[in-house]
Amino acid sequence: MRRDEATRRPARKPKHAYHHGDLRQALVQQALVTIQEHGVEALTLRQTGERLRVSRTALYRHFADKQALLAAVATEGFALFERALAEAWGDAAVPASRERFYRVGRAYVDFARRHPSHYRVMFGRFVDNVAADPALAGSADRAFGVLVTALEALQGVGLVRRHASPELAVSVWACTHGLAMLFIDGQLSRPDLDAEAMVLATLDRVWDFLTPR
Amino acid sequence: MRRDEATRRPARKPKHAYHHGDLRQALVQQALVTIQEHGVEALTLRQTGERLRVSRTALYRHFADKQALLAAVATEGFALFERALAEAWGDAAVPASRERFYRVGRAYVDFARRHPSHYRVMFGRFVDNVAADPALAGSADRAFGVLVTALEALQGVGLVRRHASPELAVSVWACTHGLAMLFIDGQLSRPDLDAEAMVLATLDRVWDFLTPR
DNA sequence: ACCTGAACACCGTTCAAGT
DNA sequence: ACCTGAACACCGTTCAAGT
Repeated sequence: MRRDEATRRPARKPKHAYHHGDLRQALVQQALVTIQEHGVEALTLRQTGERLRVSRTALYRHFADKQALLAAVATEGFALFERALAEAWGDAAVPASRERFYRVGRAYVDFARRHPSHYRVMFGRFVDNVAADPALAGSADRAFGVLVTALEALQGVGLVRRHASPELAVSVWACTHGLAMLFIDGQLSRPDLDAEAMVLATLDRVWDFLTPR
Repeated sequence: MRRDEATRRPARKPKHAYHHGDLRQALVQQALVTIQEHGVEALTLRQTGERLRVSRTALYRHFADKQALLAAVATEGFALFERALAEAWGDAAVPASRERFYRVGRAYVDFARRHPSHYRVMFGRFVDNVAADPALAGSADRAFGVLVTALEALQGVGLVRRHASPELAVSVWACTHGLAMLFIDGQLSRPDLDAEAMVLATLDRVWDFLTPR
């Protein structure tokens, strides 16, 4: 279905119309949709442009290359992640509690399950040099900041032991991340598995990690 | 650097020599080397053939497509995985013990760290329809069989509680898998993190999971 | 059976050129 | 500034043809 150069151009589609509004944001959204529908490996810059009725190379005005587009997707993902975690943790004025911690843990896994494309781009090997992209590094730091804040508040009320080693923190992250990955890789979608129970079982273990002994 | 058709062909390289020996196995090995050096996304069939001094399409005599080649890499990975786990668990005649379980856990994470390319292909989204490839499904089942055998032996001597729910087993897997993934994604290579301590901290938690209460 | 080159329909990226 | 098409050096895969 190629443009016929003999055709009268339709009134509403002037030949050299620039893209309406924020092309950059439109590209990020379109990329995300493609990833959601067909996976990261199916993402092509040419198709992304085409779907937005824009030339194949228009994208390079906004992104250095494909990596940079993926980095933008990841950055947006971390922003959403931060909001989801912060919402789950709730008001800083409310006293920290085990229940609030569980809400954050649940929100972590829920985010991965509801935004698998974002999560995969955020934590997969698709974005290589996180350090090289300040926007990406910043959004990732802010998201993890919510977790740090929550843990510090729990330490403040004595529910989480102080001086937790970084190795312990990594173990906590590993359990949550691993569960999230198994979920979005479809390896837990067997009828005999209760998703809620798996999340709870894991969070119970994570809580034990953190509790003073 | 293209072949010059005017050049005398070297004596040791007859024009239509077939590939020496097992081309299929050579392709799998070459693919693995490329993945190790430059990642899965850098794997191309054309280059793989070229490096083996074989035409671009010779590969299709042995594999239906790129997926099938990756499936073969994964299959080989599961075979190595099985051997590593079985070796760590050791002789079936020796009574099951917490120490032997820890050896298996360590072997799991060690395998991922020492064969990150294999592990990524085995558990990443690169191999889509595991069920469609009987060889792959079989090798995966045999590898997990070692874990099942170990757990049953531990149940036999009363160290692991019986009737452990599948959700519990998933939590155990999630923690180990998550730690492995964080390792091979390079997210734990900070100087302040002690790899051994992280593995131990996680295995301690996993053991608590399994212990009767 | 196993291997080959030519061909097809794609990629990411660069570049000179247009408004 | 922002967008464009043409061009370059790549892909995976198919196919008719060779031994």
